[in-house]
Amino acid sequence: MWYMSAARDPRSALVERAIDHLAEHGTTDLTLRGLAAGLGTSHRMLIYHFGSKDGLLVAVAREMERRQLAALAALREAPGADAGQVMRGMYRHLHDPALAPYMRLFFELYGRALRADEATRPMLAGVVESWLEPLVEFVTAAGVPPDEAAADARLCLAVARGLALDWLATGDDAALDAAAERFFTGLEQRWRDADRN
Amino acid sequence: MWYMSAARDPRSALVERAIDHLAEHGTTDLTLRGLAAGLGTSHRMLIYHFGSKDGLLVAVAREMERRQLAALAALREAPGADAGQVMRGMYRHLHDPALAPYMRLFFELYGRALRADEATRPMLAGVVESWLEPLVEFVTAAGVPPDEAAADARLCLAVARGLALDWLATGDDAALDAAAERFFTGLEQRWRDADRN
DNA sequence: TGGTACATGTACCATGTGGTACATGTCAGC
DNA sequence: GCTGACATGTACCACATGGTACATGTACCA
Repeated sequence: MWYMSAARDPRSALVERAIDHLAEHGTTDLTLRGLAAGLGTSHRMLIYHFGSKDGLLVAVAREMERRQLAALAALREAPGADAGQVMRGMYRHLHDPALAPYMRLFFELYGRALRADEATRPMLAGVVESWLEPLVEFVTAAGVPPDEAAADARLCLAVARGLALDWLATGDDAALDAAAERFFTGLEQRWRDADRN
Repeated sequence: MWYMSAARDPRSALVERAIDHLAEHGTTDLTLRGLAAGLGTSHRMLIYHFGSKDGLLVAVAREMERRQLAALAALREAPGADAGQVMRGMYRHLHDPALAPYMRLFFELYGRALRADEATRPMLAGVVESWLEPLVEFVTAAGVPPDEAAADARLCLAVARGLALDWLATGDDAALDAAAERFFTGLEQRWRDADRN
């Protein structure tokens, strides 16, 4: 079975492929049998590896969070491009059509986690905080004083998520690019002003 | 039964009370029997009035959209306050703790609608567009040229939703107020600049 | 008074669900 | 080659689900 996925153990392989399946079909109509059929295994195996349906969702949420943190780490080690380039690169990355199903899944799990949902709530802890730290670092590097940098970082995250929600609903790339650009230029303007003082 | 709700017909009354119930308990574990018990009726009645579980969700999504549009209309007829006051008032309104369960439900339905979910997808059409028009009007009134106003309006919507997502996850009012304020002052700054030309 | 449309309740059904019991396969290390 | 741990498959179960059949109530209008 190892050749079926990059993962080294069958459980991880199942999680990875389950994420693909959920990204495509959503979580609302999820059944162990349906998922197992899509993965070419039996629902018995899912129970065996994850203990329960909730256990599976926990694993999926954890892996989603892990991937986000990995993407973030990659962002951190970006070449010494200027802040504007990094921001725009990140924006383009988040709006890659190939990523759309995963973005949808992310928001689906996010919404689920906002309930007292045992399975996905662990995701909630890091969903904002873990993004904030590197963003603050990034904004500070652009010359913003620390106290204002925290607010700017939070704002950047909100804009990224808000625009992504819009994008998933409307798919209006041109309008969204314009809105994003408007935000970026405004930010750059203010950062330049801050630099001058 | 009429006294049980402000609605004039039992179906509307059921929808209104169903929204309250879903706002509190979420939609993921929704069952007709559970909902009916919470509403003091039988699951037979829900089928009778809405045809099916999906029909019920359609009605809920429609009513949620109707309420949003009503809130928007109220915003439109706001007294002649200056743009900054209106924005801040809207922000405070959206972050009213009493509204949080409904915000959660909104994002839950939003996430559902992002799938090809027949029940909630109708909501998707208006979820961005119907907010845009009055926002554009508002931004234009603040002195922004029309072509830029569209982008600003879209950005405002994204910020509102993005910050709301953050708020529902973290509840960190102080940090969110700071981020919002940062956005508002930046916007005002730019609007002032535009006015000067 | 009778009838008609709406509303509600009771009982039921077929189906699919998550989860379990248990037997079997696979393969590394002794 | 035997053993034991991991992995997988088959068959099954109790249960809750969405939906239906049908009888009943209620209120208004002729």
